[in-house]
Amino acid sequence: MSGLAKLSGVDISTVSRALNDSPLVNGKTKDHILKLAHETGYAINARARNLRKQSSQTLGIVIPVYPGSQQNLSDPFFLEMIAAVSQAAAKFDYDLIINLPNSPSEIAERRLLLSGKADGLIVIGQAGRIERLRSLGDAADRVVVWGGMIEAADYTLVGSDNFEGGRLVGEHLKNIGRHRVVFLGDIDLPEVELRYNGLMSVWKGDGADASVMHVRSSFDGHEAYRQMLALCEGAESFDAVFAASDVLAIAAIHALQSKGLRVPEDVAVVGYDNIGQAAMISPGLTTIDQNIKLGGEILVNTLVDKIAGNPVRATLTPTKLVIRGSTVGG
Amino acid sequence: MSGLAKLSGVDISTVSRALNDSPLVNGKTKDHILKLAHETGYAINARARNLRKQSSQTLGIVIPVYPGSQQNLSDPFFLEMIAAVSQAAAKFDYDLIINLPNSPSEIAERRLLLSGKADGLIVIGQAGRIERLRSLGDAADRVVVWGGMIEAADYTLVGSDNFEGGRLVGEHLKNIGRHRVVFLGDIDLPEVELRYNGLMSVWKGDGADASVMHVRSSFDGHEAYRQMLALCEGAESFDAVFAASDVLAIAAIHALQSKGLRVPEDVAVVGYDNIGQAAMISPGLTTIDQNIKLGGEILVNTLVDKIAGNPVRATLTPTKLVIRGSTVGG
DNA sequence: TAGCAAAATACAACCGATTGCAAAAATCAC
DNA sequence: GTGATTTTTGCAATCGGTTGTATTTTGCTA
Repeated sequence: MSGLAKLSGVDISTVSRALNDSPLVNGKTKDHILKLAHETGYAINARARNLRKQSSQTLGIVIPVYPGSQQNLSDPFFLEMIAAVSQAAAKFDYDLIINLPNSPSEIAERRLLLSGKADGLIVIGQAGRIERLRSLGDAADRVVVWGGMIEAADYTLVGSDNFEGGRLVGEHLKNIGRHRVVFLGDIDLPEVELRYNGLMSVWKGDGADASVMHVRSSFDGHEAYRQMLALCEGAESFDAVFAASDVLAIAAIHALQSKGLRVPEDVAVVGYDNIGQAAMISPGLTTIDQNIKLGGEILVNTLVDKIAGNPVRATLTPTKLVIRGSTVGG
Repeated sequence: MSGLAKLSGVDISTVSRALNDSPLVNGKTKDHILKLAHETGYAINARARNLRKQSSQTLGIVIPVYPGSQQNLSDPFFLEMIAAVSQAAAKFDYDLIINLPNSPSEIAERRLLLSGKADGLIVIGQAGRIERLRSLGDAADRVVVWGGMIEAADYTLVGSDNFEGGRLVGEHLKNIGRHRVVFLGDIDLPEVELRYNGLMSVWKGDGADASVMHVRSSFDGHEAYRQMLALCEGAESFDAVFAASDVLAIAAIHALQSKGLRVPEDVAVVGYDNIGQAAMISPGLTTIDQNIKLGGEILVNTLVDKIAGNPVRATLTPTKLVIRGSTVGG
């Protein structure tokens, strides 16, 4: 910038104002400086600017994937979420730092926020992170969490309507006459519990000729596969599986088919997330679409609002049932 | 930091040295300052430090996903790559900025590098980015590209051995007696062309009782699905499909099965990447494992070397065939 | 053309760390 | 106890922008 100042014969303050399109500089001067900047390939030094402006125009996204977090990094859901957040952030000229702590002891949240590397933080999933968030103090005002709506949360939550998602699945299964449902997932996770509750709500006070069985599994496909194999070898009978994610559902279908069970004739299978592969496997997977793209936008909008100091409330994104061959084909 | 200086009664230069564990400060002084820093929850201001040290301890990863780039953002391959790079970068205390330009005109490379937001850049895939990389001037010394090895590249390339991958697939297909192979992908992409050439090399000068047919498709599963349906409706007959990615392979299986063809009995299918889902669909997908985790580590190691000013050469990561039911089951 | 308001530019402080060098304090040898 | 050395600490410049305020220039009116 001092180089540009010399070249154009004005003070660097004028150069700065010109590059920032300030109305304080004369039109011709501005044009001249911008031309020089373009010719010399000048780029404003973000490090100096960040220091002076007390902002880094960067958001962070934290995706805890260590074993205890119950989240599974290879789940395409995360990629869609990253993409949605990245593109939403770009609209505000924010860059995105991605952080994948692989042990619970990593304190990425503190480091990124308090050092000023990120102006705000998006945390995907709340399992095991709640205490951590509480320890952030003031900086917690610049954090938004993606997760199921729970009462206990004293941080800003954005998430899809997990209860409604579960309810839609329950209704669909009821409509196609399936009554003995296996719920595959870990209801200790708030999001999953809500989906389970939604599912159960369909049969509440309803002659009770339906049974829902909880088969616990993390979001790891291999674990779900083993659990389903074990289930098939047991005595329990069932005619539907509702999995807490598409990855689990795909694993479940694999297990069922390897046991000679037909999907959907013998067992209907429903997933959650509507990842790209859901439409591409055979049979196509009936699933819940959380509208991740919209979710990412709301996460970013909410966070930007918080950074600006505006009060924000928790937000639910709409949820939609996508019916494919795994429940009504055959 | 000036706060800590006041609290501890020393100059901020001493505080700075203490926090950076410099041997210049007295042990007791250091302990005292560190204790105070811990108690007050002090974190070094990264913005100031970055400016002074002329470094941001941040790498960038650019994944072009606009239509012309031929890459498909929903491909789990990218998530595995992001994870591998992120975790490798963490070992060097680098953070990772992720950038997903969704139009070719976005000049993320220039912006991130020249502004100093990132110390170095990893670019995934070279399609359409070559000229862009050339325009970076000196900053190109801080860029590493993931892609197929091509002669024309005058930038640092890291990639798996795509030719060998294709060759392994060819050999496998030959071993199981498949001679009429459909290659599904777009050989205008360097990586894909190499896989194709590797495949072809198996039958070179070999009585020529084999035929390989190129069916062009981008990395979008839906496009591959349509292409395969069209192919099935045509007159050509074939007994194997080698797809340029697992996503394409899964789409191909879906298309084949919907046309009543059995996999692998009628058509053997091989993918590329060994994404998580490859083991979870029915039948399991035979595929090439590129060892993305290792690839990500090499990318980061190479980039860190380049940033330090060390000369580096292009690197190939090993490639491995993973055989599953889509070729030898049934 | 003088006088005044408005527009344009320059000056200088500041953001919060790091670091070379000078100064002070502590340690040591004799 | 004095002088030389080594440790430890402080001073002040620096990184490269942004921005409040002062100053100069321009344009306008009478």
